[in-house]
Amino acid sequence: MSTLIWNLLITGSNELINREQNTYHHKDLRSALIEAAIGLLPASGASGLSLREVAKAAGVSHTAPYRHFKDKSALLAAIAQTGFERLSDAITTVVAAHDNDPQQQLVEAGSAYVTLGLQNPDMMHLMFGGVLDPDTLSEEFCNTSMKSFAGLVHIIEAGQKAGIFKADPPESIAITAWSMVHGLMMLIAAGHLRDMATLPEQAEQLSRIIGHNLLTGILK
Amino acid sequence: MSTLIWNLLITGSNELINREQNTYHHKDLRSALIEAAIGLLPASGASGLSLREVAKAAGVSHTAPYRHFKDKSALLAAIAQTGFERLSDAITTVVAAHDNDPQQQLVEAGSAYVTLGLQNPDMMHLMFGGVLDPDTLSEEFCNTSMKSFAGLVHIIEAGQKAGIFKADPPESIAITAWSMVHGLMMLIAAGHLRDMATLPEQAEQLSRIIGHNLLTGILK
DNA sequence: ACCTGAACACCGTTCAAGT
DNA sequence: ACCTGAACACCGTTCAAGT
Repeated sequence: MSTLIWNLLITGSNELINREQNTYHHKDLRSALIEAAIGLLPASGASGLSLREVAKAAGVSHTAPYRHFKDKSALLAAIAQTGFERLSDAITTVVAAHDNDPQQQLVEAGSAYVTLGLQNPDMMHLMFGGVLDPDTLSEEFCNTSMKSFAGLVHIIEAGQKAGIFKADPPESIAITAWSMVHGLMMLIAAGHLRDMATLPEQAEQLSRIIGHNLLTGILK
Repeated sequence: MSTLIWNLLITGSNELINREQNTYHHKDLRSALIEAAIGLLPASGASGLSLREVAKAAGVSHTAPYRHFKDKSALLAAIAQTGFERLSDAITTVVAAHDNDPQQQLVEAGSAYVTLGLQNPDMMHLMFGGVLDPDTLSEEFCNTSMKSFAGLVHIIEAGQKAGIFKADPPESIAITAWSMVHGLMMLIAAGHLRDMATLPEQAEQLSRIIGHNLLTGILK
């Protein structure tokens, strides 16, 4: 049968085909692949994921992913994008829970950043570990990233208006805060602080300590 | 010829063989492989390095590396080890250049950490990006890492004795400082701050800003 | 302590052809 | 919008055998 007629046929009655024969597994294979990949991440690692493995986990042939992603790195980018959105959402929730208290917002958001990151270290390595080519990062990806950063800057500005934070450029302060929690999270995730932070509680404790140091400085 | 006799022969007159026939390329293939790998790092990326590629660049067969490394990840670990030593050495030099001034030592060491890291972002991703299994990290590796951290703690303690830094546990302060510079470096290396830090001078500038914020805090 | 060469299972990617 | 199946070049790893 010609491809054209076939396409008309299946796009017209997707559900029917899904019920009658077991050929088309997913309404949204794209999401299913991303989900399967996230499930495989802990076992394979960010740099050990294989397209064929992901396809098999999603129950499709190893060529099927190419219908939704240009190549493997496009799939990886989509996974990282999902991770970034989840991180962003979680922090937004935490921030909303401490309304009108910029100082607490900052500390709690930082703590959430570290805690959530350490729940998915492989996701963090995918998002921040240089697996993805910075030049190839999708526009969507950058938007999510910039939106998160803008939220952080907004907290700083609110704190400055309330007379809590000093009057330096808010972007500078935001980068300082982000660098700190990001560095702590990455160091623990990569196993470089195993002596002092193996358990989640220890990581949480450390994130509060560095949060305090950020606020008050380390000078006497 | 039997392997035993052959081994006796070549171990007894390595240089002769090297001159007479072009078969044994390296006195120290292990180092040559690491060096070749470091050279390939910028082109291949931390997770794109292939053993065969490295062997070819070193001018040996693709099975030769197995004489010196158990497997690919052992080679990667050795590369990371080299990177860690270089980073450690560079910081030791900077610290030595500002003797008896713990505050400046801290700021300059941080700046050097960021600057040097950004000169080899792929090396940083290999060292800190989760490419290596934390459990597999060699003892040597951990020793270098711990030695560096001990040096940082020592600076903090000196500053506390001099009455410059506050009297918190020096390990807490050390982790705070390390997290900050590490986070900044990793964020820039992964391309997440391209708006504010593409040039090395901007990175250097940022590292000084966060250093200042670390010292004085962000509260008013 | 290296070499060649073959072999194995796996990988990303690209086809042609089918439903 | 999926499928199978074959193909390609590449990969990590393991051999056997040679120098």
